[in-house]
Amino acid sequence: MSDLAAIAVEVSPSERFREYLATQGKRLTSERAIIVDEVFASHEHFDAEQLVARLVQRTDKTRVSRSTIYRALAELEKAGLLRKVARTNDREIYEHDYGYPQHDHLICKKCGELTEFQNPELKEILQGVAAAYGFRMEGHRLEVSGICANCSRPPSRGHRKLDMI
Amino acid sequence: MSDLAAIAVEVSPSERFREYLATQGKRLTSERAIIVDEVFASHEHFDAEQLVARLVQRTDKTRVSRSTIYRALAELEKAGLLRKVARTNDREIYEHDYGYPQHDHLICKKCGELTEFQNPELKEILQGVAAAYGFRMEGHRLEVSGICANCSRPPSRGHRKLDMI
DNA sequence: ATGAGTGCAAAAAGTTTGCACCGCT
DNA sequence: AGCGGTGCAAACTTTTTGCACTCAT
Repeated sequence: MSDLAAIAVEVSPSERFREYLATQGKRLTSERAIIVDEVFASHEHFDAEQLVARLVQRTDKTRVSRSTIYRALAELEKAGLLRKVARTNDREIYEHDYGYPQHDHLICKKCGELTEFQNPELKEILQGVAAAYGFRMEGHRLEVSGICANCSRPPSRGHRKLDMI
Repeated sequence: MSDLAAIAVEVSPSERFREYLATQGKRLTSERAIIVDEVFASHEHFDAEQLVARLVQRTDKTRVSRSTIYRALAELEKAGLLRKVARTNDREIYEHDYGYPQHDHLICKKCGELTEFQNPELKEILQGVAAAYGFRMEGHRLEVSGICANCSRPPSRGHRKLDMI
């Protein structure tokens, strides 16, 4: 958290995106602007389908097609603004990768909730491992699966529903 | 490799599978037997497509359909004999989860190679994290992405086998 | 004008499922 | 007989792509 100051002076996601696109000879169109805006409107994890849903709610003059959304997500990923964190129900889950510290996730097998956590030792260990294999580490994806506190709580006889075959 | 002795005394994968199936009121059919056999014939990572390919090579009297293979993979996973380790080229990658120690992977972005590694500290850290969140950890999936030693070497002659694992 | 960008519909690709038939138990 | 199991083909899901048109520079 000590580098929040540095983060604070970063440019806005859409500005950052515009810069990236420029390096690729591309432009920040109104469709793309709407998408970045919506994507960074909340810090929640999301998948393409949810983003589509959020976008149709909007009352912008421009409506964006599904194709454009997928294409934009790919660009945002290349631009380093988004990253895929997991895959749930056959859908790729995205999260902001701009202005936020690196972290990993606890994924509840029951309710599907994603909880972020940070652990600096982790990165060190991975760097050590990578070095040992002459591997140039660029990133990682760690999902710890299990049952979240909420879901494992009340096993108080009879309240547990053991459905889900 | 140091605990091969311990592994040796465990029952065979197919026996283990039979036991699991029994608890589900199901049977180890000849098709399933062939599949488990082939799956455990080598310790390499594989995806459904590759397994199908290996199975058509076999000269068994029985031929198994793709559907049955997919259904068997799902059962093997539930039985705890297999687990999904990653997803490459839109395909789910499986590996043995029976008789082998827990480990994680380095995944090369260029050639797709999966390298296994083991690090005991990792589990400790994760247990600590989980405990802090009241999360009941059951497992984890860690993929370290980057460029493998082979691919980062000179451009002389890089790896090129995106389709094989 | 020129090339990037978009929407639409169709295509892909991997995996799942409905269904009729088969074969244990 | 009663079910679980299988093969086949059709269905599905998410994501990608071909194409013709539009638009900013």
